Amino acid sequence: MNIASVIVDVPARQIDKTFDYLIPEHLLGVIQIGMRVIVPFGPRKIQGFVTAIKGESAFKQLKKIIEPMDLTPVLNQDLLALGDWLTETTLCYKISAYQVMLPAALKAKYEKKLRITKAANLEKLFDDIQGIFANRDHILWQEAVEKGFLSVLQKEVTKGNVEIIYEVKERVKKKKRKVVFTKISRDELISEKAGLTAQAIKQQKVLDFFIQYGNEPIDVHELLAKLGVTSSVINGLMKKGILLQKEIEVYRDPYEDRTFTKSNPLPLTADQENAIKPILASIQGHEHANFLLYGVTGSGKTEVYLQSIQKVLEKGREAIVLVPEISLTPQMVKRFKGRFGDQVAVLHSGLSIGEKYDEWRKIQRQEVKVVVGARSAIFAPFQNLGIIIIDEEHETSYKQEENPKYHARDVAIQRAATHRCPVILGSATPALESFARAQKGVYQLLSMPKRMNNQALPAVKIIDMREELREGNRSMFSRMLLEKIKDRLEKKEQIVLFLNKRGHSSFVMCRDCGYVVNCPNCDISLTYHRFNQQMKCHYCGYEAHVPGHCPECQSEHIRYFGTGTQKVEEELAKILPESRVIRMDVDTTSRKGAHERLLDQFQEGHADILLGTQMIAKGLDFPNITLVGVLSADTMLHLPDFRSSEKTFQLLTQVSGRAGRHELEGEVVIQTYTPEHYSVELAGDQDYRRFYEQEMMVRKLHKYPPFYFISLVTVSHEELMKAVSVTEKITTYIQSKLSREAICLGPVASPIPRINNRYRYQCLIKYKREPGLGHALKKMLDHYQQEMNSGGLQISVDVNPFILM
DNA sequence: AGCACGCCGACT
DNA sequence: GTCGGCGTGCTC
Repeated sequence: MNIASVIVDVPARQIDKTFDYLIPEHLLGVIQIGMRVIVPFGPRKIQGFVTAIKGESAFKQLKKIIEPMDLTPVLNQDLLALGDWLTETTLCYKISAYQVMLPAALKAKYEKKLRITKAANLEKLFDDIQGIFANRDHILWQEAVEKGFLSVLQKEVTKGNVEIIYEVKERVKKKKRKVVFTKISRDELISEKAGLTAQAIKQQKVLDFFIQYGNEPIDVHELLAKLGVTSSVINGLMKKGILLQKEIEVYRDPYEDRTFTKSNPLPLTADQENAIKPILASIQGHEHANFLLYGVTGSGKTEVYLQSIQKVLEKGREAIVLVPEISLTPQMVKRFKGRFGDQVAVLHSGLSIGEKYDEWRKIQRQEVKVVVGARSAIFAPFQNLGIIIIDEEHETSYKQEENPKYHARDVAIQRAATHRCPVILGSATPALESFARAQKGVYQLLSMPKRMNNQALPAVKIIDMREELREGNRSMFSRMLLEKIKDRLEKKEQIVLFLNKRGHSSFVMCRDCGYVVNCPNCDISLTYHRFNQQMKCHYCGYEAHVPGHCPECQSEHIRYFGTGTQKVEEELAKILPESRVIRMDVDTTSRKGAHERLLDQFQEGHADILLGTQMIAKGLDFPNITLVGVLSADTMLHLPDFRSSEKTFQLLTQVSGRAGRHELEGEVVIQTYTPEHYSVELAGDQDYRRFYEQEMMVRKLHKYPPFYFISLVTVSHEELMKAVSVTEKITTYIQSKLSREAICLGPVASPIPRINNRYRYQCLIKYKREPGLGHALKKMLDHYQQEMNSGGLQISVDVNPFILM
């Protein structure tokens, strides 16, 4: 058993298999399955994951593992198996699957260096070569490239005077803290003190401290500050062997300076009681079950989560709670930390790589029992999972758009099945797929149709903005909305204004000829950013100044379309100068902690109006909000996506739920240009069931999920014809491998037909049951492997895509 | 991916 | 004759 199978850190089709390495004698028993190791690969050194340990290999000349990178495995058996499953279901590389399950800090960094060899004869080595190194031990390869030394140095490499060194480095260091302590007992310390000379006042002071304090290690800096002594005093005592110093590892705690008030379980409403019963039964019975917790906004889903977790902890097991990134607010964290204290780890994108790593290690060392986090927290390395909760399960952010293109909901169900524990999918507006599964009995439906305290759902008014325009109101506020805003300002109640910027955000257009400024590299309009007067492409990063006149017709009437939050803010200042507005969008919340600060200000009543985009649609729960205004309900209704109606409905319902959550009654005004569309109309009625039925008919008619599964193959190439012809071949091939029931639509241009000067074509596969599809797709990728390596061809496969772009 | 090897045209 | 362009094939 001295051979390790290793998956190496090279994301390529040919390398997507295990490579065998000898475990050197001194590492026998040290190297374990699931550890990261450094291995030689061709001429370089790279990182790899040990997936098996065995006695023999089909290969003769095996190289040796250089060294392990971990003391204990970073992937347990459960996660390794999950990695295999991810590879199978999303068609990604094994290495990508493993890396996505681990914090970014564990991904290797590579350094390539040049160094003068020991064998080199310095006398004969030319001055210019030695000059390049300038007495340094090594220089970075990158430096040699930039300064043009490469060809000279490479000659020396062949002569053996200079060598190339490959290094594998860790991305972050563990945070360390210096502490001092003593092993000497109290009585001995007293006698040591008596032995000190009379001048050693400071040393006596330190000993006095330890006589009181005992043998616990204490932070050096803390001690110095406390006693007003310098480190030389400590050093003196260390020389005498009285004090000892060591470094201990500490976690970076992003919530260090905050206290969370302890909360206790609240009494449950009848709805909550009914919902939690089957969940508790499943926890008790150690059984896998999938629950869809369908509860209207304000029905108290979180309390159901909290009490379910309570039960799980009592059973000595662990809990994962997934929350969409944008609602992973301090408010949310507070609820979990308040109930479970420091048993909770939090993982979200606002943390630094090091902070994420530390939170992850707390989980791995079983120091916490609950993790609250965004999508990737689904891979938390727990050993004894007792429940997985996905809040707002319909959110699109649960689907990762890069490889591996996984959906956290699928991973959750897979993990829960192996751990025999329940999954709770919670939402006020479940994804159509989820609700359909609940209808079919695949998920168990738990309904909470009433708000806590039986508050009425807010009254919703839908305003036809075409009508407003017809009657001469060209402002972005309808008369009714404006009136209601004024009314709330008078009553000192708070208002939330929601702007759905997705869809067409502010683009630049000529008013005379209709010319829209597009990206030169991509077939998409440039987005206007006011803060630097620039237009930017969101796909390739291209930036340009706003032209002074139209490049087509030379007209100077070039202006910005689409309403940005800044523009709304300006208009508010104009018509309601007395109102105090807080604006929340990517610009005002990009700085760390800004999000929280703005919300706190609003909560404390420092503003009347909270104006924002997507990020204010969720989780806000302030008692004084009595009016919610949606400025433009239908901006994303016209996107080329079969889910656009569903997204519109979900968003509108979600936003409406922000109003009147407490004693004061709430009102919602939705402004739209398509009031007759069922997603707007039914969001107004807050009628999920009817929306579900309506939308299901549409999906059935057009053969979309949940009636059909879909997979999307996107092909891109610099040459249009190449992209088309490859897509055509793929479409024909895949179709030939499927049953007659399956439909392959292609080649068609992608919704964004060109990105970064690459043409994009796609093939959409709709199917009900095609066990052969995965194999066919893999074979197709294998077939094009060479062309993808060298020919500049890119093929991406997304099984169950969320957006068809 | 990233590297070596090898074959071909362009230059001191 | 040598340098450097990139196409091809391999990595336990």
